[in-house]
Amino acid sequence: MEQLKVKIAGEIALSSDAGNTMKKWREVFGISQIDLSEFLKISPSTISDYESNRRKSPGIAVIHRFVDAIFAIDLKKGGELVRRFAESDGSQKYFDAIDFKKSLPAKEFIKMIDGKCVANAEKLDSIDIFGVTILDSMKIILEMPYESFIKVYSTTTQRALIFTQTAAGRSPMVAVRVAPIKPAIVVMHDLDESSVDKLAVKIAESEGIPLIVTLKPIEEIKKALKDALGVSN
Amino acid sequence: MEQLKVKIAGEIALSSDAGNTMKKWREVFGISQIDLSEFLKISPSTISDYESNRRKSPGIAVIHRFVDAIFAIDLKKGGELVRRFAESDGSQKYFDAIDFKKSLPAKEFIKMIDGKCVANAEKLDSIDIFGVTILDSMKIILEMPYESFIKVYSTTTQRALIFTQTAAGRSPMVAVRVAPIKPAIVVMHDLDESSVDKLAVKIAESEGIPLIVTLKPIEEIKKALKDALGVSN
DNA sequence: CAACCCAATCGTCTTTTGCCGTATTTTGCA
DNA sequence: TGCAAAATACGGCAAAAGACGATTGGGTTG
Repeated sequence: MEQLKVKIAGEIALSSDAGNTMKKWREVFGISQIDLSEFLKISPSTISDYESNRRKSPGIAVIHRFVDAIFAIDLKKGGELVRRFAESDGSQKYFDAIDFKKSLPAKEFIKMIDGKCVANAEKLDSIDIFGVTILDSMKIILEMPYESFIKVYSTTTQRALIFTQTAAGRSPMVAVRVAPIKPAIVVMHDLDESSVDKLAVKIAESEGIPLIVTLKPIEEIKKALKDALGVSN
Repeated sequence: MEQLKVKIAGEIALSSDAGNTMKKWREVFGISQIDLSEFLKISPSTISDYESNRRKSPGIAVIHRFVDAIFAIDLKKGGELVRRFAESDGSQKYFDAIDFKKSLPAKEFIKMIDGKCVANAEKLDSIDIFGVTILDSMKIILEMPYESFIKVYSTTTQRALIFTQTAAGRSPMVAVRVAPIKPAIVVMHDLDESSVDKLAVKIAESEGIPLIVTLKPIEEIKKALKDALGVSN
């Protein structure tokens, strides 16, 4: 946990867009500017000032308070995020790519994984994918240093990303938003339509990326895809 | 490498003594205030002001420049440190403790490992040790978040620390200096008297810790200690 | 021991931060 | 569609940061 704080603080300090990085983490933790400002006993506009980079080089004291605050607030709310981060700390590999031999229409893909579309369904007709990548949400957010997001898209960027281990899909979607490369489709595993986070849906819509939910066990999904048309690695 | 930068930046940002943390990293990288100030095109006194915490909350711009600078300067000098850090990134375990069944006079210990004392030799007569811990220098500096230094001293603090994988012994000695708990003896492995870093010796002297060098292969050292009086774990 | 290097201290200056309060805009939703 | 909630925008002000340069204080080394 202390480790994670260091990582976040470092990311903010070295970011070329510190405000946006702070915002990203605030959103990953699901905290509004107002709640954060109340906790820190400063006005909400101050938070906004930081997130919009009005202060070009905030002091480390601010960063320190900020990081402590998002952790403390999460803890107050039950420690959901922090616990999830802690859990996904092991050393198992954290993504699994399956490349297809030929392209697959999005709608067929969704059928194969028993998925339901909750955003941008109208775009599905024009999307073909060439592979999927299955990721541990928390690991992505923890261990992806921006650039290396590229690795996720092995041969093509025309891929679906399947996020596992997510509570409501908010954090991984925020990560997708700030990442430089976008997937063709995002799938949230182990969620149904009613349990998807609203912010996640909103981000998907503004990014123009179809968002799918599925409850089908991950091993079955892997098996189905590999059997049908996969060349795994 | 980018990862390491993030870690350092985060450590500085969250440190309760940011100046000291900056100083630690500057020294680990073996850079003088003057060289750093020249690189950054600011006066040396400014560096000193930061390290003495005259500025209580330096901006992230300063931190960013600082971290970039120590890496860039190291690279100019051949990239020694950065390469070492990169190498010791694997997931092998990074320390190995051997606890003795009974105490061992320092001088006998030194004889067993074919060591030579290069600092505070006069204190050796009054030191008995109860175990040794063998550590990968770079890993220590990377992965030790201050407090957890405690783990290194399994049962007793009356231990010798043997640092492996060090170029001249500077970095691990700096780490010892800033750590809250001190070992009874420090051994630099794979170094002889002439190749020890001067700053390392100076730190040892000011800390009052005897500093030993040895060229004996690490496996032989382990074997000798375990055979004679060890209860490994 | 003078000459030098490295680091620490401090007065002083200008530029920014850090914060507020008060609009104003955007967004979600009944 | 219209209103509350959330996020932005911005002028202003006190307090700090960020920087310099002159000075002082240890060490080492010719």
